[in-house]
Amino acid sequence: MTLSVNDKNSDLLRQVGLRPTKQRLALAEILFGQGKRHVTADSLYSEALSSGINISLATIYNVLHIFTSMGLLREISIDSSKSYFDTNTEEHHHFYYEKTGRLEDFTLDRLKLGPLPDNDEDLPVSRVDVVIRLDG
Amino acid sequence: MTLSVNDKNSDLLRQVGLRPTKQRLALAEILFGQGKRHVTADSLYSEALSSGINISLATIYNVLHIFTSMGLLREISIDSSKSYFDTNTEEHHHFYYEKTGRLEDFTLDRLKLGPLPDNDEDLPVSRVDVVIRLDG
DNA sequence: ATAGCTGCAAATGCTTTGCAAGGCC
DNA sequence: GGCCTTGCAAAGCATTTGCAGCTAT
Repeated sequence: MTLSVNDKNSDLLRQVGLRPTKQRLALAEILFGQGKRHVTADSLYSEALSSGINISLATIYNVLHIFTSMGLLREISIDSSKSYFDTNTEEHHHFYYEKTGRLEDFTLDRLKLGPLPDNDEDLPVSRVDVVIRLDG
Repeated sequence: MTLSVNDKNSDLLRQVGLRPTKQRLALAEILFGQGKRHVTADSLYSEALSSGINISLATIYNVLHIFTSMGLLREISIDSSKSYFDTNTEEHHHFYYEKTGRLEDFTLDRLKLGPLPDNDEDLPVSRVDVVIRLDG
């Protein structure tokens, strides 16, 4: 029921040191209440508004960034015109449907990668992103 | 000498059906006259201005896009705040130095990829991009 | 001559910022 | 109460567009 859902998101936010405000709880519910998803600031804003939540775009950005920095979301750069945020924070890769702008995850076991090449400066790898762009 | 360089770029432009205007020739020389490179609209604009070329930012964008659509450049989305353009149009992948925003190519033989996973709709793959993000 | 290019300035789209008012502990 | 958050409006960037004037063929 509603209460336990709110409690779950409250706990989640508290665990990462964030105050469970009304807006954050509402967005957490949209983001984490269903399966894994991909949103943009704009799509999340629309979705929030149409589900009756009262929130501003500035807060959407604020929450997306703070959730990302707390490890609750992962930001993906695929289209230079906007940022995508992924609720799946595990290591994984993406299909990108160029025509529709849709993103779809695929797990690491679906694509074998050989050893990574070395870089000149021996810097540690912070992340490997594979994007398979599909013509449709 | 200068003439033969201009002729080379003229030919290149003509081959893809573009008029060799002063601005396009100048940008072609900056882009293709040295080895493979990565530019942004802004970096190319600065470079053009500081080498004494008279050109507007609108034309920079215009030329980057038309060169890209003619296959002379490849556009890369790595950072959602701006677009990179790569003079290397062969299939290859990238290191991305997060702190400096620098990009570096690596060839296909330096990273083995297993067979690509299938996508639900059996769409053809238009491109596979691998980005290794480095913490520095 | 004329279709194609260029440059300016205004417009757009996404994102960030400054700051006053409001909410959580 | 005091600090954190929110929301608004304005500002900031990168990029695109409209259009008049110029240029290559």
